[in-house]
Amino acid sequence: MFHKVLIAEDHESSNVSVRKTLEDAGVGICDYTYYCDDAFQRARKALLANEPYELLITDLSFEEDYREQKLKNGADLITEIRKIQPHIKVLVFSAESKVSIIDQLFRDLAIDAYVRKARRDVEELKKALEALSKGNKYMPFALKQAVKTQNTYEFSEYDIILLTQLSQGMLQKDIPYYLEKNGYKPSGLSSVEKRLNLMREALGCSKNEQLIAFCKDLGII
Amino acid sequence: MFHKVLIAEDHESSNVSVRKTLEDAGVGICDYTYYCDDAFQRARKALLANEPYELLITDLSFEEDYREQKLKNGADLITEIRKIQPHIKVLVFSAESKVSIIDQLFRDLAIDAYVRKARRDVEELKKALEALSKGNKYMPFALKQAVKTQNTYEFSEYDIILLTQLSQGMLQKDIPYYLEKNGYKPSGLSSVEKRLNLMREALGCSKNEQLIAFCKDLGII
DNA sequence: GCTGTTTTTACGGGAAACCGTAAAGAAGAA
DNA sequence: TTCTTCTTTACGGTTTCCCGTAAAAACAGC
Repeated sequence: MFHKVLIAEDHESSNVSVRKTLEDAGVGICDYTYYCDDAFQRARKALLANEPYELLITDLSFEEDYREQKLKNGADLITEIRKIQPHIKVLVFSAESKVSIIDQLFRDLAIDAYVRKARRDVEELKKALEALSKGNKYMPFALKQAVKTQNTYEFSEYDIILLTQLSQGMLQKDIPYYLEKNGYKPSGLSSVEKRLNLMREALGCSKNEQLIAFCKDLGII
Repeated sequence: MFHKVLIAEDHESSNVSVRKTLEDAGVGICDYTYYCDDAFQRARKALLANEPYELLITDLSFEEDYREQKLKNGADLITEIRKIQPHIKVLVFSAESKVSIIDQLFRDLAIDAYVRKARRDVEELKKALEALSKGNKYMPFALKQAVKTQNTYEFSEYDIILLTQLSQGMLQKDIPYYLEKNGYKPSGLSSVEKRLNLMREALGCSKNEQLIAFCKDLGII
């Protein structure tokens, strides 16, 4: 089992539970923070003192408050810590349920485990710790099989821009001007129309209103 | 302080923390369930045994799984328990942050306290318990002042229907037929257009797409 | 009954969006 | 270079939406 673990989790109630779970699992040192910036500082100091953390357990979304933070979310935190300590193991503990997003964490950030805040999360947390301490990864069941079965469309940065502008009230016919001004590549009105049509088609939406609603639900805008 | 409290919370990690908080606060009997139906049965039995719970602490959203449930969420649970035990105190512990929705809980379900899952939630939970045991209500700060200051438009049932249909891809011109078919009163196309125009005006939206995005954020569709 | 007010509907012109097709342009290979 | 292929843009016709005005209907008070 791990000897030194760092927790970054803004919800006090979740933070407490994770701590308790770690203690029950026999983790020796178990430090915790409510902010990403704090977590990063702790990791840095521990590393400088030559007593690095072996595992980071972090949430994904952190709420903003009066304290201005450089690292806004779990993904930022993971990226920064990995820069100074590439081999630290990372377990993400979050309520996020979208397979595409979780999948991205494994692919782009190379996290070692994901546990979703859900009905049996403490149990899952224990299993994940077990797996990690043996050098394995821990992936939620849904992810192992799904990934491909998902009828999901891969949104490009370009798509997000279009959707964002639309959802902010910009007229479709005015988007080309905006695109050109900001240096985005296909800026013709036809390209915009084509792209929107493609998205609607792929997601089974007949109108832009439905598309916007759908993407809001998906959380991409 | 309370002697007998019932917890309904599907996330094990949250459930554990609430329990611990209650124990620390000196609550004698503290039962917990992961499903609304289970919670209702417990409340019913306790009432029949003439040892009713004094306080219910419940989440709002419960995830569906293989166990088919009659009560789908915290609001359902509160409604049903209040039918058999009208004076039980209710504390809602949820991640919901939309003022309009929380406000509705106080108004329509007459809940006694709301604590949002957030950075200092355990602390808040303690304060809420304190307040409740003294016979007071516990309302998050934001709610006390806001409510009125909100630049919010009062959505009618009719408005919601229009927005819902739009967000599901129905063409504007087809909505009159739908309205008439379902017996909703002003069913003319002009009325639909007028109403939408009014909403856009009131909320500062220039297009339907923006309106849909806005209402998605507000959580009314 | 009648009259005035409000709500609802009908209509029509103009703007925007939708969709197909064809031309223009960019990128790559021989 | 030239040819091919793919992407992007331009254009035109049709549909839908937007918005103002006027007619029709519903409602209230007298």
